[in-house]
Amino acid sequence: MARPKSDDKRSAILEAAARIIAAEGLGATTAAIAKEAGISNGSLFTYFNTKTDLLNQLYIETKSEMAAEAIAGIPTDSDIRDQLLHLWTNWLGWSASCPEKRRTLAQLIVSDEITPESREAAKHSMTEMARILECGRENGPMRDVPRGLFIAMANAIADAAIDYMITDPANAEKYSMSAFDAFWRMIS
Amino acid sequence: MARPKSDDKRSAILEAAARIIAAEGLGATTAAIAKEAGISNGSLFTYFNTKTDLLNQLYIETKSEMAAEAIAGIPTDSDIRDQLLHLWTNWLGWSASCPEKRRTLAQLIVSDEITPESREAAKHSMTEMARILECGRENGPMRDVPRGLFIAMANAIADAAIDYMITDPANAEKYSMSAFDAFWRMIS
Amino acid sequence: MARPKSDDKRSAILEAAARIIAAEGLGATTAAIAKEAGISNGSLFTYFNTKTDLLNQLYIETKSEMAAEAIAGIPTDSDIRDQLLHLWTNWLGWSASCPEKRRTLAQLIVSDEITPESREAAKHSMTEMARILECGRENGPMRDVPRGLFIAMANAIADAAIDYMITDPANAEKYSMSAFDAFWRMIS
Amino acid sequence: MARPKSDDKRSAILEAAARIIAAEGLGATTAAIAKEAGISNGSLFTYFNTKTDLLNQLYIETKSEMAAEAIAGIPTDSDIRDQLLHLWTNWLGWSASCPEKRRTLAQLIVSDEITPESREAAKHSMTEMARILECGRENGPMRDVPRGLFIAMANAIADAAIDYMITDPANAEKYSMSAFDAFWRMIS
DNA sequence: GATGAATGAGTATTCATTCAT
DNA sequence: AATGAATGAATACTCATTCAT
Repeated sequence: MARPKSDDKRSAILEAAARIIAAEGLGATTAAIAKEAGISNGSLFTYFNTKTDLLNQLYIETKSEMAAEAIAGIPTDSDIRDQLLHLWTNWLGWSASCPEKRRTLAQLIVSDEITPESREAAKHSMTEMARILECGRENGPMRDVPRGLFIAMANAIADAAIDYMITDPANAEKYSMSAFDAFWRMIS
Repeated sequence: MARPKSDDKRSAILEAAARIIAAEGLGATTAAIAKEAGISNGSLFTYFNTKTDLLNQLYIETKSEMAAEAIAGIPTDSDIRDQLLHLWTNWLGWSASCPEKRRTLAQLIVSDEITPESREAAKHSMTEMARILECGRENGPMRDVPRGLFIAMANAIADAAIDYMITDPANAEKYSMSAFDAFWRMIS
Repeated sequence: MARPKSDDKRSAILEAAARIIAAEGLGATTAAIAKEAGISNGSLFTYFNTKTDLLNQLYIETKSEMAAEAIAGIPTDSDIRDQLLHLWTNWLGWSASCPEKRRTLAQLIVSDEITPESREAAKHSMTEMARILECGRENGPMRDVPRGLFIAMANAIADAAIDYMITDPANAEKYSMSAFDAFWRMIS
Repeated sequence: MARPKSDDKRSAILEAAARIIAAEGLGATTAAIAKEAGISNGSLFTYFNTKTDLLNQLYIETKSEMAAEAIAGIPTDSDIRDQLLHLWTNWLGWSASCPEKRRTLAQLIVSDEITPESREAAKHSMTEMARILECGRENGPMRDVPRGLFIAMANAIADAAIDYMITDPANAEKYSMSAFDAFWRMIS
C-alpha cells in the first residue's frame, strides 16, 4: 500500500528525523529517530522502506514546506518589488524560525543519499517561487544570466542572511532587510 | 631517526581523502582512503590520530589553500575594482579547477566532525582575502552590514557561480564574470 | 512485547563463554563465543553490553553456582567435622566435574577486567559457605588468624587438590580426602 | 646468536614487562613495555623473538629468582623445622617485597601463552626448594600424598598469606608466621 | 500494525612484527 | 645494533533491516 494508515505517524517520524539529524548529523541512527518519534525500532520501516528513502522524503517535504511558506499571501497586484519583498520576508522568516529543518536541509543538500529524482521533485515544488523571483530580473542587468544560476545566487544570499538571523535573532529583521536591499541592487 | 615521517605521505593521504570523500561522502572508509593514498591501512593512523582528526586537517588545509590561491598576484596598486576582480577570478578559477576539493569542502562545512577550533583556524587563513573584500564595501551601501554577513554573501554568490562553472566548463569565464558583475552591483 | 529476551539464551552465552575461554584464554573473541552459543555475532550484545560486562557476569555467576553446590545438603545436625567434610566433598566434587568453569574462573580471578564490585558480589554469594568454614576454626589454633586469610588458605588447599582430581580422575576421591585431612589437621 | 650483546638491556626489558603487566595485565603492549624499558619499539625484538617468548622467559626467570631467594642461607645443620621456617620466611618475604613480580606471575601461571616446556623449566629451578619442603613430610601424615600435590598445597598456603602481607604490610610478619604454623600443623 | 530481538555485514582502530634508514 | 615508520591481520561493537510474536 502506498500510504500506510497513520499519516500522523509518518509526519512524526519526519519531524523527529529533522530534529535528530540537526543535532547528530546524517549519521543519526534510525533507532534514535524512531525513539524521538515515540515509536518502535521496527515501525519506522513500515513507513519508510529504507533510511535513504526516509532521507529523500525528508528532503523533498522540507523543501516543499519552505516553498509553500514563501509564497503564502503574495500580493499579486502590487508592483514586483513589493512582491519580492513579501516573498523574501516569508522565506527568511520561516527558515529562521526552523533552524533544525534548515540545518538538516543543509546536510541533505550535499549528501550522496539524495537522488537526482528527489532534487528534481524539490525543484518542481519551488516553481511558483522561482517564477516570482524571475519576474524581478527579466528587464534588469541579470536578464542574460542562466535562470538556475540566478536562482542559486538568490538562494545563496538568503542563506547567508538566515544564518545571521538564527545566530542573532534580536536583529533578524535588520539582516533580512539588508540582504533584500543587496539582492535588489544586484538585480536592478 | 629511522625512516622519518614523510610530508609527502601526509599530503598524499589528504589528497586521497579529498578524492574519495568527493566520490563517496563523509562515510568513506579509512581503508579506502589509505588504499587510494597507496599506503597500508594502519599507516594512515601514524599521520592522523583519528578519522575526525584527518577530516579537520583536511578542512583547514583545503580552506587555506583556497585562500592562498585567491590572493596570489593581487595588483595592490590598482583600483579596488581591479583588485576585487583579480581576487574573484583567482578564487573561482581555482575552485572550479578542483571540483573534488570543493565538493569535499561542502560536506565538511556542514559536518559535526569539524570542531569550532578548526573553523576558527580556517577563518584566520582567510584574513587577507577578507581584508581585500572589505575594501570593496567600506564606502558603499553595505557599509553598515556586519562584516561576517557581507563575507558570507560574497562567498555564497561565488559558490553559486562555481557550481555552474564546474557543470558547464565551456562557459566558465562567462559565469564568473556575471557573478562578479552582480557582486559589484551589490556593493556599489 | 515481541520475542522477549530469553534467559536460556543468556545462559547459553555464559556457558559458551566458559567453554571457549577455558580453551583460548581471555583473549577469546566475542565472535567465537557467539558462535559456540549458536547465536549471531551481534546478539551477544543484546544480552551483555560489552565483553567486560560478560566477563564480570560470568565471574559472579560461576562463583555463585560453586557456592550453591558446595552447601547443598549440608547435615546441619551433625558435628562440625561431618559438616565440613560434606562441604568439602561437594565443593571439590563440583569443581572437578567442571574443569572448564574452573579454568575460566582461574583466569577471571587474576584479570583486571573484573571490577571490585563484582568481586564483592561474589563474596556475598559465598557467605553461607564461609560461615560453615568459620565454625571449624572458632575454637582451634587458627582462631586468631584473620577470617579472610583463613578462607583463602582453605581455598588454596582445595584448589591444589582440585587440580590433581582433574588431572587424575581415577584417584579423585583419594586426593579430595587427603586434602581434607590436611585441612582438618591445620585447623584442629 | 643466543644471547645478544647487552644483558643489561635484556634484564631491563624483563623488569619493565613485570611492572607493566602487573599494572595492565597480559594485554600490555610490547610498545608499552619497550617504552618502560627505555628502548625503542623495535629493539625489544632483538632481545626476544616474540611477545610469547618474552612472556615465557619472564615466567621462568621470575620463578627462578623466587626459588633462589627462598633457599638463600638455609641452615642445613639445623633441624627440619628450622630449615623450613627459614625457607618459608625467605620465600614469603621476597614475594611480599615484589608485588609486581608476584602479580605478573599470577597472570602468567594461568595463561595459555606459557608452554609446558617453560613450566617444566621452572620446576627444575625449584628442585632444591622442593627437596627441602619434602623433608618436612617424609615421616609425617602426608607421606603418602603425591609429591606434586603436597608442593602445590604448600604453595597455595604461602600464596594466600602473601596476599595478606602485601595488603597489610604492617602485620606481614604475623601473617607469615600464622601461615607457617598452619603449614607445620598440616605436615606433622 | 506494532514491537523489539535477531541478524551479520561493516568499520575505526590497535598492535605484534618487519624493515628501511 | 638501534630506531620508529610501515604493515595488515585482527576484533569489539554498531546499525539498517528483517521477522517472530
